[in-house]
Parts: sequence; C-alpha cells; structure tokens
Amino acid sequence: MTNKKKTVNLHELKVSCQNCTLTDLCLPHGMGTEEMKKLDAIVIRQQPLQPGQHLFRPGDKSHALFAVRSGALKSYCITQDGEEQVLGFTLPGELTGMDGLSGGCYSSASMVLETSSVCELPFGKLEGLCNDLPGLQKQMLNVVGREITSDQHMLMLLGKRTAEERLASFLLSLSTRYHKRGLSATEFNLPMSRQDIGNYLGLAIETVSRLFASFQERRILSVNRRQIVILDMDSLRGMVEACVKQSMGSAM
Amino acid sequence: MTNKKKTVNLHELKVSCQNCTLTDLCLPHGMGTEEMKKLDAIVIRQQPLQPGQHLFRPGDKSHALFAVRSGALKSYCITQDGEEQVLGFTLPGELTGMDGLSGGCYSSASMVLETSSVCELPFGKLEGLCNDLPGLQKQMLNVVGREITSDQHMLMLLGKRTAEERLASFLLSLSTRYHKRGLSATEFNLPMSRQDIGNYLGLAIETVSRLFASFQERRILSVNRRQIVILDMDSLRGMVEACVKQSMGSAM
DNA sequence: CGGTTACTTGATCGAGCTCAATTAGTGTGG
DNA sequence: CCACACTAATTGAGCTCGATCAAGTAACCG
Repeated sequence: MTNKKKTVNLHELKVSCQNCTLTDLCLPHGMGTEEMKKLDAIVIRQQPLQPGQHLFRPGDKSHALFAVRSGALKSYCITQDGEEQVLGFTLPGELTGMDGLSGGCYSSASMVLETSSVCELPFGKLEGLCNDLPGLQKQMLNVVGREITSDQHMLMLLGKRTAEERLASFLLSLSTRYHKRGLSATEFNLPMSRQDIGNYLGLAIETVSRLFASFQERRILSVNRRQIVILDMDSLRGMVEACVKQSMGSAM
Repeated sequence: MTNKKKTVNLHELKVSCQNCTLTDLCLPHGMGTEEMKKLDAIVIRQQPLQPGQHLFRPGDKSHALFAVRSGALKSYCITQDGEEQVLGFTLPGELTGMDGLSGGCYSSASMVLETSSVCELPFGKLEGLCNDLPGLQKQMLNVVGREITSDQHMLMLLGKRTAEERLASFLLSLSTRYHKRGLSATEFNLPMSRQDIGNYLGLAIETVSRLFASFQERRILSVNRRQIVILDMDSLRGMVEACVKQSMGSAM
C-alpha cells in the first residue's frame, strides 16, 4: 500500500466519472465533460467491499451519499423489538444514503450483499458543488424525487397487493433495473436471500419459497436457488397492475 | 376582484413568511429575516381551497411544491385497476408535491380534505433561490430527506405491523403533528374519513371501525365519529414499537 | 321528510403466517 | 475424500388475523 503510487493513480483514472458506464443512471446524467470533472473531483472511491460490511448503520452521523458501481447493497432498519426491516436494495447505478439528508444521521443501515465497488459523495462537497453546477442541483432533486416516488410505489404494493403480485412486481423491478444496466432482463442472479426478499415484501420466507415453486410449476420462471430465468414475462406483467408504471425500477 | 387593490395588499402582507406561525416546521426553518424576505418573494398564495379540490393530479406537469398553512390534504395515486391508494396526509406546516421533483410531472394527486389555505413554491424560482441562499438549499434537502425517512417508516408499518399497531401509530403521528403545530396532543378532529384511514393503513374500513370501537372499550380513546380524545397515551405508545422513533410525524 | 353517504356491527371465509420436519448447499477439519 | 456442523431453502399441516359479504344505524342535505 505504501509502494506502487503509479498503480493507484492508474486505477483512479480508470474509475473516473467520465469513464464510468453508469452516467445515464447515476448523478452525472446529462452533464457536460467539464461539469463531470468537477463532480469527479469530490468523489471518494473505496476499495471493493465484502459481503456483510456496512456503509453505515442507523444513528451514524451522516456525511455522504453512496453510488454503487458494481455489486449490491441492502438498506434496512431495526425495530425496537430487534426485528430487521428491509427497506430496499441498491443495484449498480443507484444511490443509497438519502435518508441521511435530514436530521444529521442515517436512520437506516446499508449492508453489502455481494462484493461491491462503491463511490462516496460527501454531502458538504456536493452542496458546495450544487452552487457551481445548476445541473447537478437539479439532478440531485431529481434523484431524491425518484426515491420518493419509488417508496410510494412500495407503499401501494404493501398496502394493496397479494403475495403473488408483490413477488411478481419485485422480479420485474429487478429485471428492469438489470436491463437498464446492460444486463439480461430475463436471466439474473438474486443478490439477496429469501429471508431478505420476504422481509422486504412483507411476506413470510415460506410464502416466498412457495411462490417461487408455484411460478416454476406454471412455467413463468425457472428457479434454481438464486438463479432466476424469466420464461414468461407477460404473465408476470399481467400480475402487476401497478400505479406508477414501474417507477419502482428507479433508484431504490 | 378588479376593485379593492388595498385589501389584497393587506392580505398579502399579513400572510408573509415572516408572520407565518409555521416557520419552525416549514421551509424557512432557521432562516434570517433577509433570507426569509427573499423566499417570501417567490411564494404564491392562493385563495382558500374547498374540500374536493385538487392541487394536482397524477400526470400533471409538475411546477411547484405546496406548503399547507391551515386545513388538511390527502395524497393518493390511482392503480391501473382504478383503485385509489392513499399515500399520506399533509397537515399545517408540512409540504406536498415532492414526488413532482423527478420526471417533470406528479405521480400522485393532492386533494383538499377540509377548507385549506396553501402556499405555492414554484420549482424554478426555488432552485434559483437555492443558489443565493445556501441555507435554503440545505433545508430543501432536509425536508426531502424527512419525506424519505417518513415513507420508510410507513414501509415498516405496512410490512410488519398488525392492524392495531398501525392505527395506534397513525393516531400518535397525528397527535405529534398537531402538538407541534401548537394544538392539543390529546383532542383533535380527524380531517379524513374511515375510508381514507383504512386505505392509507392497508386495512379494510370495517377493521378500522372495529379498532376504534375496541380502543374505546378499553378506555384508550374516546371516539365520536371524527372527534378523537386520547385517554391513555401510554397504551398507544406501548403498541408502537417503531424503528425510526416517530419520525413519521415529520413532513408527510 | 326521503335519499344519500358515512359509519358500525355481525357472521363467515381464506390468504398467508406459524410451527415443524426435511433437503440441499457450504464450508471445516481430520 | 468423507463425516460433521451449519445455514439456506423447501415442503407440509393447521390456525389466525383481517378481508369480505351483509345488514343495520346515524348523520347530513336538498
């Protein structure tokens, strides 16, 4: 770590915002090269993180947003009686830590699910930069607004939808998000456990398992542990009569 | 409307941000007099609105946030199968319209529940002002962050809590919010119908009604149609083992 | 008044939870 | 390489909370 300055520099260069393939999804959406360079200057890039590691925990002094370059995170909070409540998953190109924007500390935790590479965007510097770059300020509010719309979509899901509709909606959301990222919309690996899925969707783990089995029987999915192949996208879509047409797929 | 210029001016003066009793809750929280005057200049004040009127509907081009001075609003969206999903209620001192920050249009509707007076904060002017007033920019993100935290609290409620816990949590939230506004924490009128409450909490209207009856039997509440008196606050609190300790009470 | 809407109360039923047992991966150490 | 432990996931059986269906009551309004 003390040797090889050059290697580190090369690495830094390679992962600058300009060369990142996530620009369409991440903060610098629609930015010019000059603007992106300025943003680039404030971004802190961490070493890849391992499963189980935390970006932050509830109560931690909040200091930054985090952009996921690769891997996957889950957001959750802990209820007073010690239960975990999964709030969402953050996939490449998406941001987490927005609940830290108010109150000076995070109200949720963010945990790494699979080896992930993450960019850190310090609030203070971000705010300062917003004054220079009106586009960034707009984009910040845009991203935060998407988060709100997405949360509202989840409220609808939990309030009104059956177990089957919830899982279908969840799978479609993952599919859409992976597809945006340039990956297959029909074949992907779940980065999270059944436990996490059930918790997130407000269902018992057994219900999730049974639904996967049922979808498989009906030739809608092929499921092998965490490997998912969507065989009948239309059937899934048919189950989801959502309001905010798949806005769930945005920064969650 | 064509006569009486003076009267209008007097009215305008009276309802300036400086004289508003909501400063502690609304956007200008922690602002100096000068800053508040600038904010004041961009605020549009509408005539009082009547029950049933809409501030906006899903799909409307989004142009502003709205701050409620008095009265109450409900936010909701419509699912594809025509059902209504209530997303939240906006009480005095709180903002609505944040889901319009992304995508150029509102994804939800905002409807007046009881005669309300509302301030309109145009996005464009708000953004411009953020450059002048770093405090405002911070406060904007703060308010939006609170919205996110609050939505996350609802996710937990709908995902994990029983009908009883949901209604208890809802009543405590109202109590807290009215109390902040200087009103009684124990006696208030519900601005919304049982229908709206049930819809919001993901419960059937009959369940809500039965719970009110049950709470009354147990001397926790006194309920007369929409008049609520909380008799045993501790019992209510005991039912709520929430994570983000009553952050639900913030701008919803 | 009669009609409409908001709310309450009762009776029944089922989606999904809970409890419990089984199976399939994933290391770990000898 | 295999036995062992441990966790993740599946599958089965019964039960419960809250939804649904249905009927009745109370406020409101022209």
